[in-house]
Amino acid sequence: MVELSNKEMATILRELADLLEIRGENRFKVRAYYNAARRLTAINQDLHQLVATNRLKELPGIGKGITALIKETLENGYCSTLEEIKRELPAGLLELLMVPGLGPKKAHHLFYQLGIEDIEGLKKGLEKGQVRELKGFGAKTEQKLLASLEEYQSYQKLIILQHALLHSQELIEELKRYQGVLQIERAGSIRRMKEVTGDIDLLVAGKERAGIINYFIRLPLVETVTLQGENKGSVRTEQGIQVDLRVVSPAEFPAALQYFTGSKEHNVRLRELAKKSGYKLNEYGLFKDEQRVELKSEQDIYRILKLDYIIPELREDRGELAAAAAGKLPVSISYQDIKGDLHLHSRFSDGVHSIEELVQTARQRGYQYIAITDHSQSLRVAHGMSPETLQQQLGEIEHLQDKYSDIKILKGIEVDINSDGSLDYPDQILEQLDLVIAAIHTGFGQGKAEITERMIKAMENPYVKIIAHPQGRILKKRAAYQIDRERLMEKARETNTCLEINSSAYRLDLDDLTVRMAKGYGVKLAINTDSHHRNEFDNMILGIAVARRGWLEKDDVINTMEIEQLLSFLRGD
DNA sequence: GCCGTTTTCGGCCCGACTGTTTTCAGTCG
Repeated sequence: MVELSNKEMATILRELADLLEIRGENRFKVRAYYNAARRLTAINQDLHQLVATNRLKELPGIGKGITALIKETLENGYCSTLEEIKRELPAGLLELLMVPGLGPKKAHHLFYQLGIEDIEGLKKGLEKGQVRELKGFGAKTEQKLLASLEEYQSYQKLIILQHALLHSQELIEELKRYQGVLQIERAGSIRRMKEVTGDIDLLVAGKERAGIINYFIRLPLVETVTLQGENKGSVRTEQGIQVDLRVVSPAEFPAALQYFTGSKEHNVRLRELAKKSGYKLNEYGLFKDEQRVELKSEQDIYRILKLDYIIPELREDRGELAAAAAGKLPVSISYQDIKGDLHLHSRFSDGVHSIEELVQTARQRGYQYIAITDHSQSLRVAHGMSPETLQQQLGEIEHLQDKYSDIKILKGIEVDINSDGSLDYPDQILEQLDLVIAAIHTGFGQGKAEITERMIKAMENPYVKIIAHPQGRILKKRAAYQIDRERLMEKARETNTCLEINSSAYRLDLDDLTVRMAKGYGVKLAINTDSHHRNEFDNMILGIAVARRGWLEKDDVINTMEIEQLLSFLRGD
């Protein structure tokens, strides 16, 4: 048996689907592979367990054929069906599909007629003018492909959520000034608060659509106009971000907002459900017997389809429709539930502000408590504190606690987990503290087994209460390190250790799916900002978004507790 | 390839936009 994660198996299925489609296979067969891949990434159960217990084919979308294919792949370490088709079709074809405007059918013609088998070949074919000679292609297609190829190569255009929220806010402010704009909302993955997005989708209800589109594409922020239609305008802003604006009538707005918020998978399920209930749902409205059903808001759509309202963060086809039908949706945690921030850095290590400034910022936000958790000695790049400096800091906190009686300042530390799993301070130091957070900052190159053991050893230390940014990823820069998540969760539950949702804009670690997995294990979470500057206190909403996407409720998160309850929890009472 | 309170065969979500086509295929969301 070979260790393959659900995600890796999903990748195999997707590659297989893409190649089959390029070859010209029945598209429903192809879709079956995509569906199976999607199912694998959407579940928290481990693939190997499902296979071992013979429950794999219980998953919807995974039947006899794909079950056999997965089993075979796990046994051999490779998928013979995929390898076979890869002998026939070069692997570089897969990357062609990443080019916007180029799908499997076009890739088919490019390969079978011109022998183009990768990005380089495409570029040459385009430059030599061969591509435009093909049937179904032309000069315009050539230009479009050249442009999108350049875009694809020039940069990976992922936008982190924080950036997307700010940039879309600017655009919304600008658009609101135009008279014809009656209503405006973010749509797409930003509205679902996904951690990264490819573009910004905005939806407007308004009169005189052409005027609105015209106003939009002439905004000062706009650099190039990529599309201008009757109901839609697409631009690239000076920050290089793609923005799509759609304009609909006020009557259409609720259905359009639902539609353009997605996810695509959620919408597919919702339309299936609508169809079964005798309705038709599209971006223009909800229809019964060709008659438009009047909708006042997006909520009406869910209500009419006999579902509890599903917040955008949950719309990922991860079981939310069934839960909504059964009245079992989570009461999602919200920003108002947060009583304090348990991971903050001061000037004692690599933070910008004094502890007092952090205290003041927290009081302004109405927090009941904060924890000062600077770095421990070995993390030199972050000015980790020697035991002596830590003692100084503890004195300072006591002094400030006397000064500010309306907020509890917890004495904390973010202690490094050494590469052997030991901690960077001895227990005699840790026992003096209210809160010990442990984290990995070095040795990312270790293998899965080593990292997992290291983490487990840290959790076995009785003083460790939270593991910070447990997967070590940096968005757009560094992938999560390999860690055995099942063992991590089991150990966290056993030792009553919390896992962190680190709200730092480039971390958002744990991610939404792993958060949900933690909840399934009964593991508690802490949503912290890891602020090094007081502006970063705002990042709490990003962590809340991850929590909501991970189906968390107030009671799953420790920093929703009142101070007395939290203190008793930290003491292990 | 998957699936089933009309089904083991015959469907599989739906519509806009684009470019190329002269009635539509491909891509995208």
